[in-house]
This record gives sequence, C-alpha cells and structure tokens, in this order.
Amino acid sequence: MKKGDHLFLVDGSGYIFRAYHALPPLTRKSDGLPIGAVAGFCNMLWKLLRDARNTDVGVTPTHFAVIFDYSSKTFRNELYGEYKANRTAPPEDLVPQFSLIRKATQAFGLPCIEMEGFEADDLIATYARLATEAGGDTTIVSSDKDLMQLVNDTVSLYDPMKDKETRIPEVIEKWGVPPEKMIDLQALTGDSIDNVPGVPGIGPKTAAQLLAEYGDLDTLLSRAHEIKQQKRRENLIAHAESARLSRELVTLKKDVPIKEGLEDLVLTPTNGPKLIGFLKAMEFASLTRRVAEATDTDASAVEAAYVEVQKAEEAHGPDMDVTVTATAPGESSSGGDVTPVRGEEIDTPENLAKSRAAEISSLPIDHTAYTCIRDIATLQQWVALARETGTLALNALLNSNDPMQAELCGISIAIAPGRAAYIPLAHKERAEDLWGGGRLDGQIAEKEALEVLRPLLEDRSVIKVAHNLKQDWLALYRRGIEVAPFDDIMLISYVLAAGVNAHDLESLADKWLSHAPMSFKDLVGSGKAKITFDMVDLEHSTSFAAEHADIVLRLWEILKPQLVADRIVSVYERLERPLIPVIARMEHRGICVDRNILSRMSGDFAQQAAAMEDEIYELAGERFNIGSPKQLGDILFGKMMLPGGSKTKTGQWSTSAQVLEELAAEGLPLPRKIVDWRQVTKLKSTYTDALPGFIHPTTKRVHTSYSLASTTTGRLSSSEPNLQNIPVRTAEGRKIRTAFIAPQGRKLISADYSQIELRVLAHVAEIPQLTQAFADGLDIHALTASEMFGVPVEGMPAEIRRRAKAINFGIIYGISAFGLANQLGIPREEAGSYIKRYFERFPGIRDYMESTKAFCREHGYVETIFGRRAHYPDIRASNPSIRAFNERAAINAPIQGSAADIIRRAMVQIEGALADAGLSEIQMLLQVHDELLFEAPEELVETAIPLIRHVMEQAAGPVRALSVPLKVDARAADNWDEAH
DNA sequence: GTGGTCTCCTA
DNA sequence: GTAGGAGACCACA
Repeated sequence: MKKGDHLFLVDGSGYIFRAYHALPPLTRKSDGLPIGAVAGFCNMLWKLLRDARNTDVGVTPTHFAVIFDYSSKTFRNELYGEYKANRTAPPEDLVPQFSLIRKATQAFGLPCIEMEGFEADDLIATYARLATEAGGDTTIVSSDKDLMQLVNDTVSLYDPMKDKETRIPEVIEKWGVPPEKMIDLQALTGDSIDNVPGVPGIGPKTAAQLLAEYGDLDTLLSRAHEIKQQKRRENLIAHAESARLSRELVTLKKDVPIKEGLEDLVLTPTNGPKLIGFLKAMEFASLTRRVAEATDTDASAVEAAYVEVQKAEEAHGPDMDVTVTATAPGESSSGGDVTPVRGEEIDTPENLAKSRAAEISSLPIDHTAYTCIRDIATLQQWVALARETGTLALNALLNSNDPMQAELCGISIAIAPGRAAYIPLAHKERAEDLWGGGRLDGQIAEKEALEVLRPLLEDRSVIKVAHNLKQDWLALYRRGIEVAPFDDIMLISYVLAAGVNAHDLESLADKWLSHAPMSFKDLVGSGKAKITFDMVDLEHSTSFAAEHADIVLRLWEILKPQLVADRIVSVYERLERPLIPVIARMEHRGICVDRNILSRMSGDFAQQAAAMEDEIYELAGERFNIGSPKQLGDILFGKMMLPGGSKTKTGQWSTSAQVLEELAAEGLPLPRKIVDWRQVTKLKSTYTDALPGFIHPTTKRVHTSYSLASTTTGRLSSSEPNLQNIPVRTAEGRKIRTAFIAPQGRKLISADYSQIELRVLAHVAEIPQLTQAFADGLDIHALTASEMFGVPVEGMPAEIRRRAKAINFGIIYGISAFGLANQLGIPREEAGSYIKRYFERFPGIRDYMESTKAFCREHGYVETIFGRRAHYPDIRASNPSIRAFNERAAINAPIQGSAADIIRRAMVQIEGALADAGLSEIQMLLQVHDELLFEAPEELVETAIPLIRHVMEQAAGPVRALSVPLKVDARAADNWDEAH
C-alpha cells in the first residue's frame, strides 16, 4: 500500500444487526429463508464497489475487506467477566444470515476477516493503523461509536445507510471531544448494552465537559476531589477503578496478530458469474440484473449456486454463544448500540404480516375461475406457470383416509390466489348402484400426469405447500416422488397457536379468510350412502379440490409471515417441517405383527373371560351386561348394597378400577372378579382382536398414523392403530408386545430416554441437588425420599421410595394435594404436608412453578427450552377449578414439551447419522414419547446401538445443552417385549 | 348413525 | 396432578 491508496474496512457484524433492524424482513421466495440483512448487505457492497464516488466518501477503494466478530467471547471477557453479559441470542430469522453474509462476501471476491478472541473492531483498528503507517487512507464502513476513537486525518467513518461520513469535526460536533479523547469519554459514560460499567451518573455531556476541563481521564481521577458537585465527586472517587477498567475494555487493540496483510486486501475486479450465481441463489433479481450489466455477464447462462444454510448450532457470529435465559418476547433487542432506523417506508414484521393478512382475506373466492385439467398440454402450461411464481399449493385427493392404501383420485394445485386447478386422474362413471362403473373419459392417466409433475414437485426452486402435507407426501412417496422443498400450513398454524384454535383447514379458513369452504361431507355423503371421492362428478370435484388448494395457498401467504412476526420461525423449521418426511417414511415402513400370536391370545382371553362371566353371574345372582357400568353399578351398590360407592359427575355409580380395588381389598370376591374380567376383555378387544385388522394386505405390516399437530405440548400422537399405548405394565399385557416382531435376519432395537422429564425439570428449574444426582448417576427417587424423609439411600424401604416417586411424578404434572392423596391412597392433609416438605427441600421447584404460572398469566402461553409455545388462555379464567387445571397444564407443558422437542431433534438427526455411518439399512419404525424403535439387520445391531444412543443423548445440544446429562437405554431382541 | 360418558391402555 | 387414543355402552336422532 502506498500514498493515495484507499482502504475500505466494512464492519460486517455491525452491519448485520443494523440492516436486520432497519430493513423490512425479506424472505427468499422459494422457501422462506430469511434474507433481509443479506439483501441489504449485498446492495451496500455493490454500491461501495461501483459508485463510491457518488457517495459522501467520494473515493473508490483500492483495498477492501469485510471484518466480522468471530464470537462474543474475546480477551475482554478475561478482563471483565460481565463484558457483554447482557446480550441475548440473536433473533431466529437472523441466525441463518450470519453465514450467508460471509458467503456473500466471498461471492463478491472480497476478503472475509475474523479472528477468534478478538472483536471486529480490534481488527479494524489494526488494519487502519497499518494503512496509516503505509501512507494510505482508510474508510471504516460503520457508524459504531466504539470506532470513533480511530478517526484521524487519514481515517474516517462512513455510514452507508445514512450516506454520512464522520471525520474529526463531526466527532467533535457529536461528542464534544476530539477522537483521541473518545476512549476516556467512553470510560466515563460506560455502555449499558455492552455492560461496560463506567461511572454512574455521568453521561456523554458531563464526560465531555469534565475532559475539557481536566484534559484526560487520569488527571480527572487524580483531581476528582476538586469537583464541586457532591454526588459527581463521590461517584468519581468511588468508581475510579471501574472507570480505569472501562477504559481498558473500550480501548481497541491496534496490534492484533493478523494473518492477512494489507497486500492481501488489494481489490480485484468482480468475478461476474461467481457473484451472479450467488445472487441468483438468493433470488435477488434486480441486483442480479445490475451486476450482469456492469460486469458484462449473460445472467441467463449462469446457474444459481448451491448455497448451504448453516444450522443455528453451527453458526457463529456475534452473540451466537450466549446462553439464553428465559426472556420474555419483545424484551430482547440485540444489536449493540444500533439505533433502528424506522422511517415510515420501513415496516415491522408484525405490520407486514398484518397487512398481508388483510390484503389476502379481502380477495374474493370464485369457484367459476377454477380449471379442470384434462389434457397433458394444459397440465404442462400450469407446470410452467408454477415455475414462474415459484409456489405450488397442492392437495392429493384420495379415495381413503389411509394414505398407505389409498388410490389417487386426482391432484389439485394452485399457483396464486384464485388461480387453481384440479387434475382428475381416476374418477369413475356414476352408475345406478352407487358403486360406479368404468373409468370416466377425458382424464390424464396417473402415470403420465405424475411424470409431468415430478420435475416440478422435486424442483428446489419451487416451494410446495399443503395442509397436512405428510399425507400428500406419503401418497406421492409411494409413487416414487419425494416432494421438496415444502411448507405445511397445518404445522405453521400449530407452531403459532397450539392450544388456541384447531388447525384443520376449515377452522383456518374461517379464522383467517372468514370463508367456509365447500363441505367434503356434503359432497360424499355419510354412513351407508357415503361414496369415495372418485365417484364425485368432475364439476363438483373440481370446485372442491381447486378451492382447497386455493385456500391453502392463501393461508400460506398469511401464515408464513406470521411466523417471522411472532419470532418463532426456528421451531417450525427445526422441530416441525423436517419431521414430515421422517415420519412419513416411518409410517410407510410399518412394523411386523404376528397374526398367529395375537389370535392365540384372543382365544385364551375369550376362554378366561367366559369362565369369569359364569363366576360373576353366580356371585351376582343374575345375568347382566358386565361391560355396562350402569348395570354393574346397579348390581353392586343398588342390589347388593356394597359400601364405599362414589358417584361420577353425571350422578352414576362409579365402578372404576380404583373403587373396585378398594372393595376387593375388603375381601369381597365379586369386585375382584370384575377387575380381572375387565383386564382380559380390554386386552382382547382393544389389542388382540383389533390389531390384526390393521395388518396391511400387501406389506403384511401395521402402519400407524402419527399426528404432528394434535397435542398442545408438542408430543406426537398415534392412531389407527394407536401404537403408543401397547400394554407393558402387567405380565399379561406385556405378552401382546411379543407379537411385534422383526422379520427373519433382523432385530428390533428399542432405545428409550431414562427419566427425561425429571432431567428436564432439574435443568429448567435449576435444582442443584437434582442436577448433581443426575450427574452422579444416582437413583433419583431414592434420593428424593432421602432428602424428604431423612432416610439413608442404602437399605431404603420400598414404600418410602414409592411415595417419593409418586411425588416426583406429581411435580411434573403440576402437583395438588388432592391428586397426590388419590394416587398414594393417603389423607389429603398428609399429602399436603408431603408437598410442603418437598418445597422446603427444593425451593427452586416452587420458584419455577410460580414463575411459570406468572409468565403464562402474562403472555397466555408457556415456552419449552427450544421456544415452542403452548397456549393456555384459560389460565385467566375466573372459575377456580378451570384456572387451577390450566395452571397445572402450564407447569407441565414446558417439561413435557421440552422432552418432546428433544426426541423430535433426535428423530430429525438420526437418519443422517445412520447414513453417514453406512447404516442406512437401519430403519426407525415407531416413536413412543421417550422411546424410539428401530429395525436392523442382525449383524449391524452392535454398531448401531452406540450410535443411536449417542445421537439421542446429544439431541438437546449444542446450543441449548442441558445442565444434566441425558441417559438412553438401548437393547435389541427378536420382539418388542424383550427389546424394551 | 352420531355423540356423550365411562373406563383403561401408554408416556 | 400432565399428555393422548380407543372400545363398549347407551340415549338420541
């Protein structure tokens, strides 16, 4: 570098936050990737490189570099542990942009400089010094006051967003001191955002005045006793050390051991195609055009580059390593001393979401505008249109609710609000007998249609949107198509409003569009007269199906921005959306169930039940329907006048197992028999009789269906059949699990988290004894008992431990004396005293419960560790029992929900981890809340188990790593009973 | 046939 | 005390 050269140093990290807050949120069209700050950054770089002459700077650079913070931990933390300790994690939709902005810098062909242990400001200070020494000039592209100290005759600051340059006069004008005194000024004033202490009561005005009078900080501090104002004098004397420490913190380091010298920063001409490839990947159309013109590149000949988006865990940059503590939404403002510029033309994510909702919901829905696509040429036209808009809403119309069995009746699509169509594929002629005749003419064959649609469905640049996509995804997966990328409005709604409203399409259309879509039920009828969708005529089916896709598209336009406005993008993108293909593949695989074992058991149960029925009639003195609680209650408490009856809320005699057990304990034979009979008939009807009916005719396996959006807490649910409630507690019940088997040559691997909810509780409530106990691998229930009752863990009576265990579970469920008393069969007063003692031993738990309730009352929801929200608006109900119920649920939800999030994360990661280890033959089959069940070739079991365990145990981290270890037990066997 | 109630299976 | 799904019964249509 020589005289006349000009170095530009861009404060990349500062710019990221500034642009994020100042610019309207922008997302990549095709997949919703947030890119607002990236867009601002690219535009700024391009402007600096091309037109710097036309700005306040008035010069063009010869040397150029973009400087970043590596992390927020630097040598300053060693000086002062609290430095920047007030920072919170960056907003969700900003996180992916850290790495994108580094990639943008590289695409521009500019050096991207960062160094662990130093802030960007230190690197900037060092390069500015080197440039000055070499005789060159420096422009620092930033407006951070921390950099003002560097300004001199050859170094200036430039704010690209205000197009304003800061030289020596501007520093004096703004701060009242010349740049060389900025350090002393900052030492006095401190900085609440970076947590630089300074001297209390002294702001910039006073500091400037004092420095003008006394010259510098050291002189001021040594002569502080001369100051007239009492308070000011006292503060300066008392906080002299703090001022000196602050001076060290704010002084930028000018001798960082840099790797790249000035010669590495020489500006080279822009590589047009390289930059355009990146800009295209970001879908920045107008900048692409400008760069193409300026670099004389044919943009249409350049392919969009593949730009990988880093996960939050991998991203580094300012503040990424800050542990997030419970911060109420809206409270967190990242971005140093950035002043958000919010002109009238700039809008907040909230307002954007709101105006989008208003705009979309005002568009009328017109059924006559829908198209019925009946030939390939028309279909191809629609495919081309979808490529242009980059968005495709779709809905696969099936002739059955079971996507594993269903035939495809047709597919409806929408490419913009109001522009929707239906592609009938297998509709039948309506015959007299309602069961239909042959295939209706004028339909594209399924195979041909799918081959035309396939490139679109798999096109990385077209986002596919559906409501409950898993069903459509699975239907297409069965036909060899893997839809990607995609969004699911049901899951978006679930993330936004779990616990507030239903997420079915009708509810969403009503809520957001004030529109009642055509009723499916009216179309196909019900009961005996019910027909399948392929029997509906083309006019009605087009109306219905196209409207469905149209509504999905409109709702997506409304709901997607709402995720950004509510700052909850990452829950959707990391815990919900990626699970769709994972779960779809699990459902597709199914599990082997041995029909013979079940039918043998059914026979046994039938015999046992028949024998018991005879005895029961004998004891009762008459025949009656044992399965009827009403008749049974009349026999026991009416006819036989047994004592201890209690009533249900409708006034019926209760015949619950609990009541019957109490009677049996008094030696009465009939109640005992009834309990036994119930157990047998339950196992028979719900399991051994019902399960074989779910064995798929061709795969010969059972394919459950998981719902991703039906719980308030974030758990999955399983139905048709429910494989999350297969018996395990009694020996008789467990036998049912022996019917769940691995095929020849394979094994089932069951891996389950040990005590995951108690571990989560220990973490979120920060209970030292529990955290320590888990770290030491102790028996947590015995430890609780020991703490509570003063009994040593060694040789503890089983009954004591059982009580402690019940209390631990009670805590997770939002304990009440009533509930605990019921569970343990003890008086309510005794249960109350247990709870009292528990809270005395673990006061942190009560604090957690109280603060959780308070948070929920204030916000209407509670949050898991990962930010998932469970809404409980009724926590403010005036009815005490409704309120208490919601309070318990609110206490439970962060614990149950965080555990659910952790296993979701494990499920998302496991396929990739297995594939990377060459174990892709190992398949995940089932999830039972804290257990994952896999099927593996026998010879791979030993390699797989440690890997599965590792992924599951590490699934909470690294960003939200728990303060307790997670423990996973895993075992392999031929059937589920032995593996569990 | 549909919907409410009761009971019981799981984590 | 939390979170679910499902079968049987029964009153109602």
